[in-house]
Amino acid sequence: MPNRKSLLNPHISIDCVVFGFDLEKLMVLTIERGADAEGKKLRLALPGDLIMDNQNLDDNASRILLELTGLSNIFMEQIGAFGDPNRTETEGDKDWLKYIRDKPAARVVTIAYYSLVNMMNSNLHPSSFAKSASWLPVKDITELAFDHLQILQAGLNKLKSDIATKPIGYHLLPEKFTITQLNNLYEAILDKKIDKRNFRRKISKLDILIELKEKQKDVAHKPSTYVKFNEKRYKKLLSAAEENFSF
Amino acid sequence: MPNRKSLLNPHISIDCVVFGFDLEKLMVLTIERGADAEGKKLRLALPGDLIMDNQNLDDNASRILLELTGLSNIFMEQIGAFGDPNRTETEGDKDWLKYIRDKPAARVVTIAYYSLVNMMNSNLHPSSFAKSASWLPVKDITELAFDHLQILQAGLNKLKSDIATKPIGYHLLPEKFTITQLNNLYEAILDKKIDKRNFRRKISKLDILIELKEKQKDVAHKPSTYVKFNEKRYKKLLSAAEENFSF
DNA sequence: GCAAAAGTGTTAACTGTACACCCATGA
DNA sequence: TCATGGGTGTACAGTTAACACTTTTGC
Repeated sequence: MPNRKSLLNPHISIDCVVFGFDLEKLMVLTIERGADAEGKKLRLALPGDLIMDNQNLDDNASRILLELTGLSNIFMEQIGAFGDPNRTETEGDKDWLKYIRDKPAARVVTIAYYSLVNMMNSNLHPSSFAKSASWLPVKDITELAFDHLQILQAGLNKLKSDIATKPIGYHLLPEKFTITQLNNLYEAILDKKIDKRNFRRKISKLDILIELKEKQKDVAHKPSTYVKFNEKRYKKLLSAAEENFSF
Repeated sequence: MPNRKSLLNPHISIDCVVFGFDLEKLMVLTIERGADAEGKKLRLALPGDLIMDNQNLDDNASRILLELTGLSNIFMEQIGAFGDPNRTETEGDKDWLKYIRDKPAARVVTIAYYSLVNMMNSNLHPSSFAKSASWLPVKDITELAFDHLQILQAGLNKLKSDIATKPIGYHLLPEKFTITQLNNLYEAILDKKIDKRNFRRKISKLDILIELKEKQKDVAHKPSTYVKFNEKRYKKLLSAAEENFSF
């Protein structure tokens, strides 16, 4: 793929912490090395790629996510830049870079993003930079290539504080969902129990959920009412909050 | 300065939003162009420079601040990365880049930091990248080179949300100060009036200020008691808050 | 004695949190 | 009829927000 390589800026990359939710646990999208010397233990990494010089940073991140998940219009927030000179110094990591990059020894600063996707809609396909991609529970991840574990932690922290102030969680859910599922999502992200009565009160005061006629079927308990997200109302709330911000 | 130039990575820069406080207004450090074609209006910019490949990002930012202000151990937080491909496309901006950079046409992604300094201690001296440096009231700034106005705004927003949760304001004040001055600082940053009784109560409950024996002199009103910041207590508070964060 | 900022308490509204029981369904 | 999760209200504690007068100093 020398042709592809030459379009890329060898000094700046994007890495993405892609969060998903299986209605129970918070998941993150990982890739396996696109190539690996025989016998070496495969090591997981976050999806990422060098940037293209004709796109801005956000568009580069969108491009990478589209390649990997088939999804566009994904919710994304920048986490920040990571650029320790020795972030790519582990032996196995260097071997991999030699394979996938034009200038494997160049110092690379990476811009990290986190994004929220509906796992059900995503259709993973390995891409130019990934041999295989898979969803793993965030809690099970103890090791990643380069400084990706640090980036994952930073993304998780930012998600925690973002979700406390903006109801962005719906990006992780299917179009129709139950309030209990939303509650579970908050518990998974904040990593603590949330009282369901208090949660319902809080959410319903925001007035951003629309009750559907439909109820759960084939469940061995009182079926829950499905709701969907009221995007217009949410956007109004957000812009009102921003206006208040400075005054 | 070709020698200096060659040590720098021409693709990645750091820009710094350096905040100060003159006990009344929030100020920001700006530089004038190091060179300017005759007759052209001078344009202000944020201090910044290309990175050196042997330093990590934080150390690069510290280096730039030390050169400019003579201060080390400055409080700093990363704002994020800014990298529109056309961020350096304004005509005057391009001329300037030709003068100060080795590869003026290269795409540069910049990592922005904000920092808080005690204006009284800082001793500005123009440096390799700045013809002159000066403090300006944040509110008076309506135009800056490149995308620096956007970066300033982002830095201000981050400062606003940081100071609401962490009492970092003391970095902007002299060693001894009055509670009214601290109140004024919060008003300047948050850009709104704060009730002094409520403010005093809140601050004193944190128990991070130590009352000094000394009082104001030569003021035509009841003299205020000076206080200083209790750093140990503050650090204890912070680490306790972080432990609570995930559980 | 007057102008100017320091310093000090109380009350009402709101927000967060803890807690337990009945309901609808499938098996 | 039992197991399972759905759905609901109340009371207390803590926090925020509004508000006015006396004190100390220089002039």
